[in-house]
Amino acid sequence: MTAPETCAPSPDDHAPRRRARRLSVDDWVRAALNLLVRDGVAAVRITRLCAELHVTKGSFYWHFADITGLMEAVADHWCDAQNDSMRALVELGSMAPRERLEAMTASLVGDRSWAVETAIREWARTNVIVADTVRRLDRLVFSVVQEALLELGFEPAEARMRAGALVYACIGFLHARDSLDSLTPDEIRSTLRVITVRPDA
Amino acid sequence: MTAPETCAPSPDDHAPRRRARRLSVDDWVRAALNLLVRDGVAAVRITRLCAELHVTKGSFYWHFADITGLMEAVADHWCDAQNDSMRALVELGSMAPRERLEAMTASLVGDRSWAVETAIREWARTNVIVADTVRRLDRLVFSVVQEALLELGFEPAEARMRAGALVYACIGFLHARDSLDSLTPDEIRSTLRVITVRPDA
DNA sequence: ACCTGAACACCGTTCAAGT
DNA sequence: ACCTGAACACCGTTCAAGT
Repeated sequence: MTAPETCAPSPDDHAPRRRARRLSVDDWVRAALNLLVRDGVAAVRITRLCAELHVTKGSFYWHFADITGLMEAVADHWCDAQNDSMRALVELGSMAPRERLEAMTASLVGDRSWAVETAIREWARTNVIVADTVRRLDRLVFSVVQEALLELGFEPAEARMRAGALVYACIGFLHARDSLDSLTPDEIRSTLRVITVRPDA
Repeated sequence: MTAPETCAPSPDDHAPRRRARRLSVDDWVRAALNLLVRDGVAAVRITRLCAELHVTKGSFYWHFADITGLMEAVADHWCDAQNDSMRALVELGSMAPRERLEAMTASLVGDRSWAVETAIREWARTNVIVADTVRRLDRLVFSVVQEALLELGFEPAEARMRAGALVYACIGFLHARDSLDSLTPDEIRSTLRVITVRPDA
């Protein structure tokens, strides 16, 4: 799915300046992801991509069968990245449970990749393949959180429920991040405390 | 923005059967909202709307200047409905705080209108007017929840933070509702308990 | 007042021809 | 191997003409 870089290390790496001819599949995927994040699913159109990459539409159709082909490549690209970060999640197992949870929420709250996340989740609403990957990711995160809460001493039922609360809160934070901009990072961390501290401890 | 019903009370109210000629603005808005919910923002196209309503495209352009005009009407329609439910929210003030919170989350979890909610929030990502209304709604819900938590005896800072957690969790639940389908309505209610019960009470 | 039908510009798609 | 350029079908938009 990913084409090898045939040319010498390009001097204009991700600058949108005058292209050095010959595009790779990855160039198209990157450009599409940019449009997706900036202006939503509806905005990633062939004409616009060609304008940004300074090529004619025939070029597009040499790399992809149609617009669905591009979108699949974008989905695959994101899935790969997602698999990587999921593997990283699982390997968090060595940390103490509370630190593990803190690391997870911190990476979510502080990450600059939240824009990609929300764009992808928007896309997932109308693309089953993407929806499936998002679902797998959400479930993995859920089970990792649940495991941590179990280690913290919560009853199974209680751990399940609190894990749900935490994961939902994080997803909600992703989507409504600028609706409730009144909340500070400190307050976000306090939220983690409320959900993960045993009332009887 | 809304046209008066000129014809006699239509016998085929919302059935997609053979149309009884003459459409109102509301008919177009309803059809657009249907498409929006079913297949996302990208799917509400003039050609498709005309096919569903059994008219030619010229008919569309008699009612609206362009596709943006339709979308504005849809946004207005949704805002009106939203204002109504916000007024209802504020009038919840007479209930005891805990019952108030329970009523709010119940209406969110049980409501069949979650499909509309998520579609609108997807749309909000690329439409500033819609985004603004969603933001106002979120903030109102936040302040109502915060007020309830204050009445329950939480410190102001604590109430702010817990209100944020609850609102985020609800929004997250809206978006990821079928990712984590493992959670039962009962478990959702338990979540409310975790966030709204004072540890020292 | 509300709609049809034909016209045109624009975007997705194809493909023969170029380097 | 990767791209151009012209062709065509389809969708958004306009408008004169119909009821």
